[in-house]
Amino acid sequence: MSTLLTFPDQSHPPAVAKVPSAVTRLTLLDTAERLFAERGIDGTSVRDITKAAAANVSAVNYHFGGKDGLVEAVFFRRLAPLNDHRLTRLAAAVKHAGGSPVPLEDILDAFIRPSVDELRTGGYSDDFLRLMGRCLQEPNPKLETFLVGVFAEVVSTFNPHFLRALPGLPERELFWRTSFMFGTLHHALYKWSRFETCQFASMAGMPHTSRLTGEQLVRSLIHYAAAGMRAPFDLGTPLPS
Amino acid sequence: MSTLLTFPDQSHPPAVAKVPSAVTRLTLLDTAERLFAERGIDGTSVRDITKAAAANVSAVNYHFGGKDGLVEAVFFRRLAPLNDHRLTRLAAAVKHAGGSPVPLEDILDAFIRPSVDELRTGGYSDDFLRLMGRCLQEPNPKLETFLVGVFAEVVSTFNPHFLRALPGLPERELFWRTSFMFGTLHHALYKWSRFETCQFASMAGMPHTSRLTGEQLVRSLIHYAAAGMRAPFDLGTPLPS
DNA sequence: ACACCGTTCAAACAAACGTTTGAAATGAGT
DNA sequence: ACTCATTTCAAACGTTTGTTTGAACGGTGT
Repeated sequence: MSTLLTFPDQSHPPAVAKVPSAVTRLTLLDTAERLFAERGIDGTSVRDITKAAAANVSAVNYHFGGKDGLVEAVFFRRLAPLNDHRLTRLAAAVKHAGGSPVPLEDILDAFIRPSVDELRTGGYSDDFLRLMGRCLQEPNPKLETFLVGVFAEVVSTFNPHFLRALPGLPERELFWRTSFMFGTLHHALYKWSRFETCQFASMAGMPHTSRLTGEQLVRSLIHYAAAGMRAPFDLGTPLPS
Repeated sequence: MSTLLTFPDQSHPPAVAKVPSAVTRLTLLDTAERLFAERGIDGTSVRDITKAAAANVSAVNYHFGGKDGLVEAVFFRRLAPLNDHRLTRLAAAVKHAGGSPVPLEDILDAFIRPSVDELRTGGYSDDFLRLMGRCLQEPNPKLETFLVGVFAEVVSTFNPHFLRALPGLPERELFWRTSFMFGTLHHALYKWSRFETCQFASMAGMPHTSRLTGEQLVRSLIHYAAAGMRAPFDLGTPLPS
């Protein structure tokens, strides 16, 4: 019953931060990330985590204040730098454009590439990719509001540039197309990470030749999303057929 | 440990099917669908379901053989007719095309429209839309293989027509673009159903003017997906920027 | 040698989990 | 009236859940 409504404490052990024993904390974060990705959050018990991490059961409560705190910490550890990368890359693209509207492909690149590329080069495991693919539809309402807060700045920063790059697109339509793009990205990440780790049991008739490198996935996603976002939006007229 | 590997028994109570008492079964399916959509599968206990359905705890085990059986029944009840609608519409489009390749928009219409439109006109609730948005990434491996089986026929039937409508597209690329389309559709359904039921707590800066009718959503999705699937696929060359 | 603080640990907590049981209730067939 | 199969029910089964407890451990500063 501590103040779980605040942002995740990087310093849950009292104010005076101590350097040495970050090891248990880190191990818990890593194994929790992996198990959450494999079995889902509700499908993973703190005992599963602490056993796999060779830690004591109460370690989760000590370091994170409870399971909820651990969950938020798992997401925050990855999403914070990920969103930073996105904003940095967007800022670079804005500078490169020099006053004129940033090309749509560049905006999408700034948004999509960090998910696939920098998460890996940053030494991150594939586990979080699978976890992120699921984070958009998490039923836990506390976690949802937390995630909304984490994504808020990115959304509000990217949206104006999308609007400039897609002149004439109504704001309502933009909202849905960014949602489409989000769905495309996260589901693709999920599929791709499962593909990469060869963990797929029966991948619904997918040829083994479908394997893509991270760079290929990024480009394929950008092309797909760019074309989709530029599509006509004649919502009133009947379909061609 | 009964034979849960078989397809979901429509006749779990011994072979001689009985008509009258479908009421408890149906109520359980309905409330399970709703609660699964709201709290997730692992986040919903059989006690939650039976209490909300005003049934006894053991009713789930009696009618469905256990929680797993109930989960499969919930999905199968909706997905079976949904996929039937898809195949029927595709067949109609094939007939209408008369030998020549079915236009991409028509294929997508056959695939997407039933999700939004016929599920509603069929008297279905919004609950399953939210549930379906999550079903692609369910961690439960038993459920996953079950869902793969349910979708198998649809995938193998649609794929050749996608290939004909997109001449020159490598099969590997088609696999990923259909995955993108799946992700787009299911995430959009999730968002849209949450939007419709006004249950969104804080929808991440979405203007209230973003509300769409089912028909508008279908068209928006078709336009987006069609443009995306037709996008160039120069996976070897550097991006323009 | 002492005290101190951060950390770990085994043990236990009440609550909730899916499932099982055996006895009642129900209604149609003869 | 009786039988029989189907369905409901309250109660209990043994596990597992997240969390708490209080003692022990291991360094560091004095």
